[in-house]
Amino acid sequence: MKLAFMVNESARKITYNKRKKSLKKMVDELTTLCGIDVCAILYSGYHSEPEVWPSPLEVQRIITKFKSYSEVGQGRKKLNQESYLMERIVKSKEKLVKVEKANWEMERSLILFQCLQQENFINTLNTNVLNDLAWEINDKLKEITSKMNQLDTNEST
Amino acid sequence: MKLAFMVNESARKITYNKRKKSLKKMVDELTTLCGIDVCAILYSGYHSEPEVWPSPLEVQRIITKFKSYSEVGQGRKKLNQESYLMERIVKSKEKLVKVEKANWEMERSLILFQCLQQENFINTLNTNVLNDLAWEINDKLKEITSKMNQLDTNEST
DNA sequence: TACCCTATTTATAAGGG
DNA sequence: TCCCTTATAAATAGGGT
Repeated sequence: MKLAFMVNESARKITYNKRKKSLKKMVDELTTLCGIDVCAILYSGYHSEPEVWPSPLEVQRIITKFKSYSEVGQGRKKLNQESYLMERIVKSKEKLVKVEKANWEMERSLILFQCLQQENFINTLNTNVLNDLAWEINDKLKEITSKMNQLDTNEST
Repeated sequence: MKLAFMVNESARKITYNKRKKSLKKMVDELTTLCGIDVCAILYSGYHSEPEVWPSPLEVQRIITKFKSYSEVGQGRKKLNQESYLMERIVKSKEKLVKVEKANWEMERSLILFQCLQQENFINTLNTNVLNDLAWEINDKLKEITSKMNQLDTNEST
């Protein structure tokens, strides 16, 4: 069998489903056997949303790690061609890291709330508990927003 | 063979390497055969950085899709319990989407630059070309930063 | 379309160099 | 630790319903 785009649509979908199943299994097994974080994201035309594995929350968690690496990890050590421009880029990157961090906190709150909604946990809670939860998230968001505004104010002085 | 964390360290590393290889192959094949976007992120203790597949840039691209889904997709349609608090959360989310978008543009510029550095493309360019590139990225970053500041100014009025 | 079957291919655990 | 080999287990393409 040759490794190329499968032109036959039905055969392609069958293959897609089979291999997707295997991919998920492989992620699960690698996670269990080796005790490491693994996630996969599939973006196919078969679903309007990306399919993520093992779970949206877990994927978010792993992406956070990935991103903090992308931004911080490679920062200074490659910067031995002393250039004003490159310094400037590192500065921007550092600011970005801070804003990203705030964003992620905010997002995590929102995602938690969404997950609760999706799982219908919220429907089983009484109104008071729901309101408490919402206020808590709301406070968190306000706190984060204020932090982000501060960040930008400091930047412009 | 039982599916549990492998206690033997050397055996675990062997398994890790074998299965990682298979996972990457599976991602590649699924991408080719079915013409879809797939990526995987592994965060193990064996490397300080997360290992991403098929490439950092491709992973970023797919994550962007994933994130825009997380934030925007589920927004309004679940909001039939008309609550001021929930509206407030949606508002925060909308702001987050905007900031995220700006962040992603910024990040993409930085990642492009990093990739160029890593691949040693930059070393093969002459100083003028390098400076032009850096200026271009610098301008882009300034533009994005200003957009973000505007966003926060509008927010606080 | 989706499921089931099975012949074949592929992955991989275990063992040795 | 890494590479190679091999017996076994698992995945899967293709065909039928």
